Parts: sequence; structure tokens; C-alpha cells
Amino acid sequence: MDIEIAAKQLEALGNATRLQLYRALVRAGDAGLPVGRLQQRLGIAASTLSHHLHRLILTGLVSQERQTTTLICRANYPAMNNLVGFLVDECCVDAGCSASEADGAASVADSAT
Amino acid sequence: MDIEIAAKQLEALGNATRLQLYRALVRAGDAGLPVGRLQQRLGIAASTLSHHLHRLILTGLVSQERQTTTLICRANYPAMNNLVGFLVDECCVDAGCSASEADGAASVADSAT
DNA sequence: TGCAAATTTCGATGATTATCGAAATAGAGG
DNA sequence: CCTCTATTTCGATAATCATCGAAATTTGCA
Repeated sequence: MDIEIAAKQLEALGNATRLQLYRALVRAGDAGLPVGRLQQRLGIAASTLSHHLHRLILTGLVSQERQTTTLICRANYPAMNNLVGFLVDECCVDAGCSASEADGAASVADSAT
Repeated sequence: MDIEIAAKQLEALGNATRLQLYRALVRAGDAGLPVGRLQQRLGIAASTLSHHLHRLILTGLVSQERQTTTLICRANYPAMNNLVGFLVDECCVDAGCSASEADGAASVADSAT
């Protein structure tokens, strides 16, 4: 896995709207979800959703399939597995990555606060 | 794991420079790496490196410790484990995430090309 | 105290991003 | 061909980001 590709995919997921979007798709399973339903669920403008969807598709994390008039979106599980595999490989090169729960890592300091 | 935190951490890793940076730290293991050495390795301005490092630290993915004059940076493994855990949880809610190698997910379409 | 090395902060600039509404496009069906 | 619905593209705007060099800061040491 090329580090550039990994970075692009991480960047694609590194936005609250897109991560919610992706999560909804993952939870929808193989059935996927139509664009319109995603829009209702996220409550954003259709054009904004289309923009984010496009970014996810470009990185290969999401795919689309036409069903008559509606477009069904699906999470691309193998892509995510690949990405997670990359992270785990990097993480476990020579460090014991067995901690299942992080200690002080669950909160993010916010510089703007 | 809050989805906002996950998004922030993914965003932090979703930049080629920072991902290289983080990878170097992960590979350095518990010994960590001084800022100066990271700068040599990445070949970027010290101020740029400091900026990226700051972002990684804010998300809890990297920590620093002073050793006399130099600052030692270390990857925060538990944070990464937490993040990977989040991704895996989302991914495996009801989908069989057993594919170890992705099929068509290894290449990223580049809209700017 | 004063110097040297390491790192950050400041200030600026160009590039990218997120968001929206309006208009355009695509597919189905009468 | 026309219309309806679903979705994307366009154009614009405000916000955030990456990057650099110069200046300031911190720390140790003589």
C-alpha cells in the first residue's frame, strides 16, 4: 500500500461529515443506501453530499451502482481492510500493539478552545 | 470513541507529510526521535515540521518529552489502536470483513490528473 | 552573564476545502 | 416528446491549510 494512497484515504475519512457518511454506508451493509436517503439522514444540501461522496469514491472507499433512477452507494470493505492493514503494519513494526483500550488517548486537545 | 475525535485523528494522518512523520515515529519505537532528526529525514523547513508535529500532538497521536536540549517525539500506540479499533468496529458491524487483500481498492483515482 | 544549539512562534502567501443555491443533466414512463 | 424525480455540475464565498523564512524562545554550558 502506497503511503500517498493511504494518506488520501485517511484524508477522505478525516472529515466529520464524510466519516458519518461512510459509517452510514458501512452499517447499511451490502444493500447500500441511495444518495437521497443519505441526504435525508445527514441533513445537508444535495450538492454538498454529492461533493463528499465524490471524494470518497475517488479514493476507492465507496462505490456506486445505478438502480433505475436512484444511485445506490456502498462502502468498499476491502479498501477499508487494506487501509486498516496499512495502519496496523505501521503501528506494529516493532512495537507491542496489544493494548485494546487506550489510556490517555481518547480525548483530543482543542487548540481553539 | 467519539466520531468527531476519530475524524480529527484521521484528518491528522490524512496528509502525506504527517503520515510519513508518524510512520517514522512508529518505526523508531519506544526510543522515539528528536525533532531535528525528523527534520533531516523529511527534508522540510523546521517551522513546517513543527506545525505538523503540533497537529499530531493535538490529536493525541504523538507525544513529546524533553531530553536536555532536544525534544524527543514518540508515537502514541494506544491512540492508534483506539482509532484502528473504531474503524474496525464501524467496518465489521454486520459485514464480513475477512478479506485480507483488497481487490480494486489499491489505486486511487486522481481527479486533478 | 553570555554563547550556541534546538525548537517554536510570527507573519505572509498561495492552494485547497466545505458549503450553499441555482441550473443542468440523466433515466423512466406516459 | 414531455414531465417527473434523482443527482450532479457550476459558480461563488468564507474558512482552513501547507509552506516558508525570519525572529523569538528555551535550555544547557562555559
